[in-house]
Order: sequence, then structure tokens, then C-alpha cells
Amino acid sequence: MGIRDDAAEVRASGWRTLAALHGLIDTALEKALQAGHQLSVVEYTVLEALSRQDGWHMRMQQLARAAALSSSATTRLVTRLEDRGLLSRYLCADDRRGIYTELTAAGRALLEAARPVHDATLEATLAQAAEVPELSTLVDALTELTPTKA
Amino acid sequence: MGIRDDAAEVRASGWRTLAALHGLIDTALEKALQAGHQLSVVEYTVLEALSRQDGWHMRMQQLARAAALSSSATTRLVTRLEDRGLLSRYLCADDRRGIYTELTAAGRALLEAARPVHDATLEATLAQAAEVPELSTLVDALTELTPTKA
DNA sequence: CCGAAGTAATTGCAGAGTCAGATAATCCGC
DNA sequence: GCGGATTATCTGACTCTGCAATTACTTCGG
Repeated sequence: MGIRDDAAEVRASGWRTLAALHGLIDTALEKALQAGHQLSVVEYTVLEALSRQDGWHMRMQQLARAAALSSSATTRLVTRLEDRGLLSRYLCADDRRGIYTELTAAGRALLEAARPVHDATLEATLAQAAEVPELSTLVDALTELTPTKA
Repeated sequence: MGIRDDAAEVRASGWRTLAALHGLIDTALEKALQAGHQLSVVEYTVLEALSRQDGWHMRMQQLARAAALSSSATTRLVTRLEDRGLLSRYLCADDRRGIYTELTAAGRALLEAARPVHDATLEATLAQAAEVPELSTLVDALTELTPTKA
């Protein structure tokens, strides 16, 4: 029981804070995107990831990593989006096991329509989190991160 | 399209980083706890939250907040844990709508057995994340947070 | 060139989450 | 102290996820 060292407790506490902030943002985005455009956060993430590959395709596997999903979940997610006409699948010539996905015009349009909602919600939620003592430090750290391509 | 300001992009990028790190840790903990003690991360979180109320009960609602779950999910989660004999429910005398939950001896024992696995996995995963350029800054920030009661 | 091993995507199944609605108990104005 | 509004929990219907098994294609040693 008391064998636990301080460092472990610090890490555990940090992890709880991270999880709390993540949950807060995730829930807020989920509601806003759902209400405004019938999009879940993962769906938005996928569209966004694809758009950043501008004009380019992405394989299912890359998409799975970008969305932090299993490949089976990715298959179904892509199917849902394809059914809604937001992206299209096509076999790739050089490796016919692979399947590429590409945004359709409708997909791009929906993404651009949803982006302001996403960004505004994110900003508002971060501001709100900054008011919570336990979260403010992490929020500050987050906004000072050097932008990466991640 | 190009109307998006830099600040929004910085926030979006930070959010992606946060989500990536969260996903990494969550998945690692999930696997480790599942493999070692048939516990999911939320289940561990609930046991841990209860233990920090030492000897004290917690209402379903508090538990729901602590685990970032809906109340219905909390009901089922508590039911699962109760079926495994890890905690017990009991009505509270002063407000008979409320239901208190309390760790059983078995629950405490399992938690103490799982804690080292949890802590070690957390440490290892953070170390691993620190090696990833996009994540290292956030990892550093996280380990320097002042411990809170959150 | 052939078969074994490895990789990409999909599908069946079971577990766990949300929302909406039901039930039960408390609180409050009259 | 009675009826309506509120609050706490639970249940039913449905969706999404991951794991394990399946199919299809590529790669590579002999």
C-alpha cells in the first residue's frame, strides 16, 4: 500500500488530468459536430486527415493510425462515410491488396462547413478548461506546443 | 478555406497531440490491465477512485463523473464489478434515492495487485512517448504538473 | 514457376457505451 | 400534507468497437 513511490503518484495524477481534459474536449466536440453536421469526432478526424493529404489518397492502415482505431473499426467507419457519399474507395494498381480512400467534393464541402464549428468548440472548451484549477496548467502547456505535422 | 487563423491551427494541432498521447496510454493500459487482471481502464479507474475515498462510499453520480461516463454506463459498470464481488451497493439512509458503493476486501486486494501493473505500464508508455518527437513536449509538460486531487 | 510466409482489408460475434424513457424518492409552494 | 418539479438510478433499443477468423494478394526461397 504505502510502497508506492512519489514519481508513480505524480505520473498517475498527470494521467488523470490528461484523461479529464481529453474527455472534456472530446465530449464537447462530439456534441457540437453531431448537432451541427451529424459527424462524430472520429469521422471528422478522418475527413480532416484525408484533407491534409490534399488530393492524395490514404490507405486504410494509415487512416486507422490517424484515427487511433483498429483496422476493423476503420473498415466500418469508411463504409459509413462512403455510404454518405463523403469519400470513395478505389483499389490501388501497384498493390492490389491495398485500398485507397479519397474525399469526394461533398466530403470536402462538409469538412469545410464543419471546421469552423470544430475550431470554435475547441477554443471555447479550452477556455473553459483553463478556468478549472486542476486543468489550467495542462491547457497552458498544450497551447504552447510547437505545431507539428502529427 | 484559407480563412482559418493560425491560433485555430495551433489549437487543433495541440488537440491532435493530446488525443494521440491519450490513445497511446489508454491502449497500453487497457492491454496490460486486461491481460494481468481482467480489468478495463474504466474499471480500474473506478476502483481507484473508490479507494481514494478510503473506507468511504461514493454515489453513482460521483462515480460517473470520476470515470467520465454517463450514468447508465455507470450503472452497468458497477453491476459488472458487483457481480465479480469487487464492490457492494447499499442504499443510503438519509436519501433513499441514492445508492452508495463501497470496495469489498476482494476489490481492495485486486486493486493493490493491479496498481503496480498500472503504474509500470504508465511509466513505460510515457518513456516510449517521450521518444516520439511530436509527443515529447507534451510528455514533459505532463510530468511537471503540480499534483492535484483531481 | 511453385508453395509457404507475410500483409491488407473485411466480416461474425460479443462487449460496452449513449440516449431516451421508466420508476422511485425528495423538495417545495400553497 | 398534497401535487408538481427535480433528482437518482435503472432498463431497453441501438451503435460502435475490438478480437479472431477469413479471403485475397504479394514476396521470396528453392
